[in-house]
Amino acid sequence: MALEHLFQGSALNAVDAKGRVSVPAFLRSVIERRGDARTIVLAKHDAFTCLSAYDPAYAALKHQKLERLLEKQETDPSAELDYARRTMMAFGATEEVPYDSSGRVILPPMMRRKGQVDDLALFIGVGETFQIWNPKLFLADPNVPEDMKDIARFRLEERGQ
Amino acid sequence: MALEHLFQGSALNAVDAKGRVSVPAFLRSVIERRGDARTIVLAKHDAFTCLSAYDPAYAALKHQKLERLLEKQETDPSAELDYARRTMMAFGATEEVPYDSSGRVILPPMMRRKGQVDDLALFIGVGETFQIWNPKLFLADPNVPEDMKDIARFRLEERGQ
DNA sequence: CTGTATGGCATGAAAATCCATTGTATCCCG
DNA sequence: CGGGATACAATGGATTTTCATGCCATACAG
Repeated sequence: MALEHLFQGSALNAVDAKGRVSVPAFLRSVIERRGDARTIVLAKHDAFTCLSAYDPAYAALKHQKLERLLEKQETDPSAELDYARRTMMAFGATEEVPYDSSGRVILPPMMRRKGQVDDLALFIGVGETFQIWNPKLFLADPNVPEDMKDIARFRLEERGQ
Repeated sequence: MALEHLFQGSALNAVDAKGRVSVPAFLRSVIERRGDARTIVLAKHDAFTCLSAYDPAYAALKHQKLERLLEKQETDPSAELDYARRTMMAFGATEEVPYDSSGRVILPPMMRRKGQVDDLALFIGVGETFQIWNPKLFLADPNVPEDMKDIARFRLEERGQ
């Protein structure tokens, strides 16, 4: 059930004019230890103005989770509809993108818009998945803990921005 | 559930110009008995001005705890946000660093600043995790027991500092 | 052709690896 | 019990490798 390898850490990378961005090596290594894929799956995050990303192996796990959730609320008549909506979002509203030999992906324009990612991409590992943020929105979001914002500020400073 | 091998003891090691520091051998041996990793995970300590460190196996344990917590209160909409914040702190605010054959890690600049670690690193085993302190801050912290400070003073003296 | 996508290559910085030296605790044999 | 030998730990320095990213070459479409 639980995944052995977890995403953790943070990084701030540039998005070039073509919408390409390097997926940090420490995240790629987790992807490749979980399976043999060299692709990431992108989705709009449920709660935040950012993108949620993971490897194909996790997508299967997510499906199982939704199944279990449905079983738990079996008696509730609205559960069925809830399940239908969740699965639609979980699989329909995603895009899978490969990364090349140097670890770069092309952020699909739709996702880029959904996550409002501009010319800088802040990567945050959160265990089973990782997030991709516009650092400006990250700093402005009241739901993001202040300690996390400190990290974002450090990453920006480190880069001289 | 509980980890069998515990971190204990103390040591004072030098941090060189490149930010490298030896992880004491007695702590490394615990890490390697818990799993086969040769890396440590670093995070800012919740309460103290120091770093909290542990092995990847403990990080996985931490993750399972959060998962169970979420499943228990799945129906609550605010639980989702709470979970997101917790995982962000637990994984995003950390850095995983490997140690080489001679047992050294490089302290990432961000962590070095968060823990205010200068050219000396005081390691304190505290069971499931261990802490990394700037010895000066350790001695100045009113929340640290006097008996512990004696140990730090001894380590400093031992080193002629 | 010309503008646009996509893969491969080059570069500079940072980090992992290797080797060498020193210091310290331990062991063994006299 | 003492003293030298030995093994391991910590640390300094140098070298090799990896990473992020800019740049260019090729392909492909309008």
